[in-house]
Amino acid sequence: MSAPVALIDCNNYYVSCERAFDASLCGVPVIVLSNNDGCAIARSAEAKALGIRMGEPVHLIRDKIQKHGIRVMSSNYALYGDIQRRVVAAIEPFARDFEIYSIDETFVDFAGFEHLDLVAHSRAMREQVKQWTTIPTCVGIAPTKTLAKLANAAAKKNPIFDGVADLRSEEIRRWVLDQFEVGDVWGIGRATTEKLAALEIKTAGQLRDMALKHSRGVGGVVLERVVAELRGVPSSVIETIEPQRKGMAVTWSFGSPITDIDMLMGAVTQYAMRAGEKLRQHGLVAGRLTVFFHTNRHKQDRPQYSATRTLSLQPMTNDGLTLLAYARRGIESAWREGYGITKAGVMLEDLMEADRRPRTLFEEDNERRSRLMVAMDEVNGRFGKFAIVPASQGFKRQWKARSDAKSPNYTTRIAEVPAVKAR
DNA sequence: TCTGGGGTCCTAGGACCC
DNA sequence: TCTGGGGTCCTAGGACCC
Repeated sequence: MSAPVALIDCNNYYVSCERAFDASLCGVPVIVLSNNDGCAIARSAEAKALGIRMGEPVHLIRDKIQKHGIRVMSSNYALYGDIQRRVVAAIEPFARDFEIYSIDETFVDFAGFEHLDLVAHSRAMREQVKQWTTIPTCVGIAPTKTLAKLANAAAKKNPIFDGVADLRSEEIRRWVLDQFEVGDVWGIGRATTEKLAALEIKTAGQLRDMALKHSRGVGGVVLERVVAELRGVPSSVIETIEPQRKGMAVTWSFGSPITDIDMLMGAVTQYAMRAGEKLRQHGLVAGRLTVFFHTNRHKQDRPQYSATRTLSLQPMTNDGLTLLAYARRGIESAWREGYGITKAGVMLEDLMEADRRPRTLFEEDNERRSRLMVAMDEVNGRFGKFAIVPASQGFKRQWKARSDAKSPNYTTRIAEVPAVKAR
């Protein structure tokens, strides 16, 4: 038997974060919206019970929101990111190694802890997170990461587990796998679900029993690995070192379509500058920049246009104004009159640590420019995102994201820290 | 179906080389 | 002009995830 792995996953994470600082949100239905206040991406148990689905567009459920008094929050990523740090700090003492898998999930390596009662150990870990952060969690324990994901889902779904499901026993595993559909398995999306359905494979248990060779033919190495993991044979490991990121993107949708190139340039200016800021925050430079924009694909009765331009950055850079110049060039070459653009973005690839970047022969000394960038970052950090912007960004910002109901930055801005009044 | 932004990994196919 | 096999690298697109 391979070493046990646990997945600790926060319940309704964004909603739980909002509740940590606003008690009026407790016990009532709450949803948190995506960027631009577009659709519901987190739901409290009460909201789920009212039938609100993951990703549901908010404009389709206005009636329901009114009728049931559902509380609606814009997303506040500064808050969720800061609380994540505290959650991880609470988990840390419970294992030697762990992998932060997403903003609300951490894989914990229990190798060397097998002599303990791991269920009790996991309960203590949950308790610690709850006490330090108020965030409720569930834990799944199993021999592989894929099974730990399912164990966690079982712990969330079935009260019998009381928040911690241990799938190390063959018997319980069999029982749980038969209860989940194939599409619930980590790594099985819509396309693969359909392929498998055609083969009469509908439950996680049936997928586990699929011949390995057959699975490879149907879904490549990815599916083969999933099947192996469902059998308890690890084909992935806990990644304890944060991998070097390969790309980053700043993209956005426009509420009303853009038909004017200057408006698009204004938006793209903002994205290019933001992309540069992200690069500098991570101490990286980029070797390639892609700009894209396209019309609304959901409205096929309107004229469609989609454009992408990829430019190679030489020398590699993280200078916002340079990125902007490339992005503008890309837009200019791709622009066509007569279309309503609803989405655009800037993507950076070929990332490398800034101090390891290759120098070019005739590279100018751009120390002044990098000092300018540092200064801009500082000013914008202190006085707000748009304190200093290139003139091409314009002043109207009609493409500005909607965020009508954002909670304060309780933990990351000194002016917004909640005050406790003595009586 | 309505619809969000930001990521990763895998595969197929073309260009190019020996 | 017709004829081979085998390898690498790059890119675009699909699939999936949170």
